[in-house]
Amino acid sequence: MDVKTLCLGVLIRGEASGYEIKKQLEEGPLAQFCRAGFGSIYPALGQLKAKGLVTWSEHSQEGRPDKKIYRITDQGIAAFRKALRKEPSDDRVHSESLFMIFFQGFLDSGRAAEIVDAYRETYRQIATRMRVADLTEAPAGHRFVHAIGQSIYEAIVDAVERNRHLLSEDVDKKALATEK
Amino acid sequence: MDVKTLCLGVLIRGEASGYEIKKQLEEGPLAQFCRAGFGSIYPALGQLKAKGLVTWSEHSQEGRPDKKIYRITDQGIAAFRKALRKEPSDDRVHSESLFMIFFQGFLDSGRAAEIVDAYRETYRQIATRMRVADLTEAPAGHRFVHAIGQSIYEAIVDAVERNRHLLSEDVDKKALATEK
DNA sequence: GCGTCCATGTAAATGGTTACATGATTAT
DNA sequence: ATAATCATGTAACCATTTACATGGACGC
Repeated sequence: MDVKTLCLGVLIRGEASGYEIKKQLEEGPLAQFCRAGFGSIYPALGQLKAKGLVTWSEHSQEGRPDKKIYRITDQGIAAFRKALRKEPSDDRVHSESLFMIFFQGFLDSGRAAEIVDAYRETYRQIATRMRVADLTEAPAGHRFVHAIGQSIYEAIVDAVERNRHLLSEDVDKKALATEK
Repeated sequence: MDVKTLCLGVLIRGEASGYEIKKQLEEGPLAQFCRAGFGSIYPALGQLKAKGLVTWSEHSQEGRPDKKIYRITDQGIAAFRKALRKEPSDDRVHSESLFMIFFQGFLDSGRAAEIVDAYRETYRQIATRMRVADLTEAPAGHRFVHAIGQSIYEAIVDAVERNRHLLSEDVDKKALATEK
């Protein structure tokens, strides 16, 4: 999904400024699969304007640049629906942590364990946050995606715990050697 | 991870041609987190050559371009180790399927169910392939990453099955209406 | 004083995808 | 016949990241 479609996806749920779009992509329910910086959002919004897929209104503020509230147009909704009609591409997972652990033999001693502990902690936090989210009002699509996400994150935490011993064998050996 | 580091990661496990590097990234144990086309691999290899991180030997073949077998140098190994010493960036998951399902309300009727079934099937196949893989000879890092991957894919298949009903409510309603 | 939140935007640099160019062999 | 496999590489294009530019308010 390019940033233009991402923006339409946010705006179809309600009007927002560029700044707010970024926040929603970071904190909202889409946060898990999307990311975009200002350097891609603002130009994307510019292109959407040019194509008539969004309109905007300026709200002047004191001591700050004018806030531009964007709103999706009927054409924008049509374009978004069209984008949704494509075949979805294959999922892509980029995990530098797992890449590094894969090459554990080339890592400094103990580094794999460090990476893995941070990894587990990251997902433990995300899973905890998701567990307390209230989705009673949310549409089916939101609840489905949330459920899949939560299952994945819990599976990661669980799997890391179950397999961590694979990476600490040399540490254990050292510990044993010290005991003697 | 940029493609240069990916190439070094493949070559550190054994010499290979550009073509073979791509195959290993697609089929090998790294396939889950990496992807690279020829358009990025060949230039990357060129840069690695220029920096002295790999050497190569040409093997002439009949009816085909000469095959260039690349081998990592000591400098290359050092550079790879250095790349592994960085802090790993956050994982990034790009899932157009889940993005689309999130916006189920804007999808054509029945389309969400189609996407979800294909999604489940994709991961069911990957999970099956992983379950039969033989890793008895593999180093700890490989086994760890494999185990995490397998857990994730199984969790997805499972979670899709448990939550599919969320998306077929309107279908059920239609079925009920037809029965009457 | 320092960091963070608010708020917009541009420009350069990076990096990757896609399409093209070439062409023999083998399997369906 | 047609597609896939093997094999390399370039060039145009596209998108995104990063850094820069500006600046007030507010909490620590």
